[in-house]
Amino acid sequence: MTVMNFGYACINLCLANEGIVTNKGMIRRTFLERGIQYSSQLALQNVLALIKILEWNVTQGISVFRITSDLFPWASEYKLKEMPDFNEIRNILEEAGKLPIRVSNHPGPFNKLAGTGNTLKNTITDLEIHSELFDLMGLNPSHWNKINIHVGGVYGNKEEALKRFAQNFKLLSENLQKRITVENDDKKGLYTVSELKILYELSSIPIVFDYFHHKLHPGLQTEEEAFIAAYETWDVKPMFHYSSSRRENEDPTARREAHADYVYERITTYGKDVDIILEAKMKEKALMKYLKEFGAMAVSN
DNA sequence: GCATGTCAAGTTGTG
DNA sequence: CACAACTTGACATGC
Repeated sequence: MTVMNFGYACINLCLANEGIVTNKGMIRRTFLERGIQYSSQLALQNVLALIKILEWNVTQGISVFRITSDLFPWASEYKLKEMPDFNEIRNILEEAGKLPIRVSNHPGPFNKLAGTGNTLKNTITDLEIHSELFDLMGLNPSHWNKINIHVGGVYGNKEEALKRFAQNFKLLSENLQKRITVENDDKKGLYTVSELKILYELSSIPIVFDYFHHKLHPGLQTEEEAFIAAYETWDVKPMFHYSSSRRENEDPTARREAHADYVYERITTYGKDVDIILEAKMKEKALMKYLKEFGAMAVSN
């Protein structure tokens, strides 16, 4: 029997309605005026909101959640422990880390580990902050709590870019290396699961299978082939991504890669045991609706 | 309060 | 060829 769990990403609409959000931030000008003091204040509010959302999830029986990348405003510009409220923040995160919920995160598209120069430097800084968050939460470094990114750039030569990614991967801290996963891209020129497998051979980085991206850019593999190929790269239960097409289900004028508000199809997992993050604009509401429509054993083989 | 213009970062291909 | 899409719209100002 498969024991699958579903989760959602970053925002809880029900709690956001009450002002409980984890991504309070500021524009550059404000940061220059108010600095780390204000970052610290916002970060404290963000982590307090985070633990409330995680607790809400646990209460609702939701055991998979993606944490925002915006907990610490402008964190690339200072060390977390320099924040005036750091001790309090750390205590809250430590408590949050004890909750029975599988958390992950998904650093932004600005992270280009196959990049060079400042792009690479900024990428390493940002990724390390994500890893530090999980360290602060007391999470044992592994792919169970993935820090998932795209390769995302070809730079004129896919093979070379993948090799560079593998080289730069070695520059990351030990804990971060143990957490990194890569996801198949939706754009025609970027990376399919079978291409990411080349990176897996070099660096043993597990592949996150994104169903929707595969539909948009399958390469030569069927969904089942790509799913299984990705599945085989994992050393813990995989965490995969699912979303429906906005264009097909909700708005014919939407871009092909835009996510829908809800999930409209029963998800197929080919008899395998995986966790799935639903990437739907209606967040936990989409998850609840999916489970209601398709049942707790909400997959077909 | 609510409308509106603006907002760090990288890369790609759609419209 | 601007800009939307990706992780997730949200900040700041002025009425």
